[in-house]
Parts: sequence; C-alpha cells; structure tokens
Amino acid sequence: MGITKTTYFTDEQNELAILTKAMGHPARIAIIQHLIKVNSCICGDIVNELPLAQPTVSQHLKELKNAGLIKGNFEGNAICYCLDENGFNKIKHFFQHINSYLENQKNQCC
Amino acid sequence: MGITKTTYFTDEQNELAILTKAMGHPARIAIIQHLIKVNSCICGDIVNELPLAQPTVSQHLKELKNAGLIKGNFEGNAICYCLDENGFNKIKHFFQHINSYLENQKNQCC
DNA sequence: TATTTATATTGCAATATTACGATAATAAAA
DNA sequence: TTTTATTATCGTAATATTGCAATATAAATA
Repeated sequence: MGITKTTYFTDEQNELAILTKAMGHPARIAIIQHLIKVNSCICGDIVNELPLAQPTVSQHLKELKNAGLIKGNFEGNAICYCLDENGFNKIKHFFQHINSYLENQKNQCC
Repeated sequence: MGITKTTYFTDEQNELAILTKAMGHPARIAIIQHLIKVNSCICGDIVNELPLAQPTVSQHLKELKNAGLIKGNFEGNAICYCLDENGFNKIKHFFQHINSYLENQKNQCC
C-alpha cells in the first residue's frame, strides 16, 4: 500500500519522523553541513557544492524548509538559506532523552 | 530516477543519512520510545503496542537493526530487542555539532 | 521594456518504501 | 514427534521518493 498510517501515531511521533526523515538523505545532510560551514549562503552556492542538478537541489531545499530545518530570506533576486533552530530544537530534546537513557542504563537485551 | 547518488557523497554523509532515514517513520520512532520505556522486550510486545500487522513490524525492526539503532538477542524462541548505542552514538556527535553551532551563533540568513 | 540572473515548478521515468496476507523457519513444549 | 508459539520472508499492490530536462516565475539591471 505504501501509505504511512500517520493517524495511528501521536503528533510527537509524526513530528519527529518528519524531521528525521527530512535529514535522511546524503544530499540533505551535505546541505546542513555546508550551511554550518559557511553560516548562510544563496541557493546557487549549494547547487555548485553538490553533484546534483539545480531542480534536484531546489527540491531538497524545499523538503528541509517544509520540515523546519532551514529557512530562506530574499536577498535581491537570490534566496539566502541558513539553518532554522526551530526544527533542530524539536529533535534536540528527543536525542537528549535517548542519550541520558543510554548513559544511565546498562543497555542490554533480556 | 529515484536512485540516490550515494557514491557522490562522503561516507559520513551517507552514514548519517542511513541513520536518520531509519528513524524517519512514526512506527520506528514509536518502537524506539517503547524500548526506552520498557528497557527491552520481545518482538511480540511491540506488535501488540503498534497498530500494524506483524510482518510490517518485523520489517520496521529489520530496518532499525540494519541501521544499528537496535539489537536483538534470542530469548528462548522469542527475540528480545533493545536500543543499540552504536548507532545513536554516531548521530550524537553530529547533533552536538549542530547544537553548539546554533547556540554560539546568531543564526540569521544573509 | 528587454535581458539577465536566480530559483521554483511541472512532468515524467526509475526506483524505493509501506503494508499485509500467506507462508516459511525456528525453537520450546506437549 | 507433533503441536504451539514466535519471528522472518515472499509476493504483491499502492504510494512515495529521487533526479532531471524543460519551462515558468521573480527580481535586478541594462
């Protein structure tokens, strides 16, 4: 069927899935890494940085933006992108939860 | 074309993408949350916990296991699952990097 | 206004993912 | 050894994702 049963899960579960799914492609990881490196840059710089065509990069940027992981401002006729802390803060708490669990627990199966 | 150009990206980018992609489904987030809650449990418990059929759950468990986010031990004829710190430690550093960047930086576009 | 520059959208082909019924495999118990 | 319980695999249908050429849109500039 191929359709995710989102209604059967909590809002939190769906939101975390959307955020992590948005990160789940090497091109989108590369975009995040590049934005950290240069702080902010226009879309064209990312196109030059990645081994993908402009429409493909535009599509990846859209997915990151929809998830709330990046944001873009108009800079003349170009669009300047940078990280959006909103999205990352939402994931942050989940990972903190996981990490504190793994540290305090001898994590072993049955 | 639908095929990700993994060879064009670094090993680190591909690895982070595999890990985050594996988390990118509400059922797999729910599995991780449940394992944190009960520490470890057999596959059948997860099937009862989720609104999905047994083969579907089995498939999600396989993906989490392949990514290195959970591990399973034989417990009689059942299999006991728990979190695998290996996978989570790999993501941990990436998020620490992102978070320290976002904290130290007035994150604004151009 | 026409042109250039920068980005988004459309349309499509190839591939991947999601979900589940049916069935196989495995190990304990009767 | 047969049965039962537990999990994995196979096969398949429906949907989603990836990638790009072609094209559209929007803003600056000539």
